[in-house]
Amino acid sequence: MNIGEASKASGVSSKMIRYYESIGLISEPLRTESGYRIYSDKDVHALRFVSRARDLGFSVDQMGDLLALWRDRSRASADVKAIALRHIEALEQKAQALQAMSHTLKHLADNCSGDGRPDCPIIEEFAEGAAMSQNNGRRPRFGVTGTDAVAAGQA
Amino acid sequence: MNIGEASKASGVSSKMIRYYESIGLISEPLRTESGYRIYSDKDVHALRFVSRARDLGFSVDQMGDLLALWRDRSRASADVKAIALRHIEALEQKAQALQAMSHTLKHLADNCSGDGRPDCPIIEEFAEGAAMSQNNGRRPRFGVTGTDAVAAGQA
DNA sequence: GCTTGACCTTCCAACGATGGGAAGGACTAT
DNA sequence: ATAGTCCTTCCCATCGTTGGAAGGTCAAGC
Repeated sequence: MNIGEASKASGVSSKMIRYYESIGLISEPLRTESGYRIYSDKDVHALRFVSRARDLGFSVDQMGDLLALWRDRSRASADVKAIALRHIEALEQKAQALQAMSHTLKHLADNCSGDGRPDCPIIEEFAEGAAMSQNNGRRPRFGVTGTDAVAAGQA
Repeated sequence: MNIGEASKASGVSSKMIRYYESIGLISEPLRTESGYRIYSDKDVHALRFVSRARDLGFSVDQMGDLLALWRDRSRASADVKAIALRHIEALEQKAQALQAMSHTLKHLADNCSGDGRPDCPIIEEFAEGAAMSQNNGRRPRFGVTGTDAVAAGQA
């Protein structure tokens, strides 16, 4: 199976397969004499594993850990569960942060007439506002890293 | 006021102030003879505006639009509201995507004994699982872009 | 005046995950 | 043989942000 077929079979783009290989997440496959990568069913299985973990928002690092546990037949399920629970925690935290923003903004929007007049509590809040609700003063300085598997759609 | 003072007064790091200037989000400030940037209270006001919009997850592009509306004293509040509503929509969508992942994972984790035995539905789902709940088949291929103002904490 | 330290300047690189594209070789079907 | 589709490697862009290097400037203390 060449990379294109493996891609279709796994749902991971050829680009990403090469990338995952380059960073050592997956092992280097065999090659034909002319240099084409050849994938076994086993390889595709691993790729599907990665694909599904990715869809649940796991980072490449976490996927590495999960793959190692997958291959370790003497693993303790507690180790897998620990990774999952930590990730759930992070997901919830991010979701809550997003919703806190959404709610703050919704309150402002609710008080905005949304007509032709210039007066707008949204703009006013940005211009004069005190600290934004959440996070009581400590400026969060965000920047989603790692589990950024969101924004479905026109990616 | 030099950039360090403006940074403290606005909550935007010096690095980001220079960056926002470089991409044209904020205007170039005056300079001392030796080249130091000097900021007026007005400039700091704009920086604070940016800071607060950023905390609500607006992208740089959106902030540009908001700044333009802010400066436009004949703006229609409807225009501001429209940006806000679109953003609320996006925030909600992302939050829901994160929570869908969280829930899926939680179900799996709930069925994982989390002890010393290797059997683990989480790993099994990744290895054999069918399509992941959400998004009925269409693989989302995530990657938060734009409104990535999440992941509070150790940034 | 001179040194020290804290600031400022510009430029370049990195992160994470992904896509785009160029230049060139390999394969397949007609 | 030739066209078309695939593969290869390489570099670049994204988005927002931080880090660092190399060098200039300023204010305070001696």
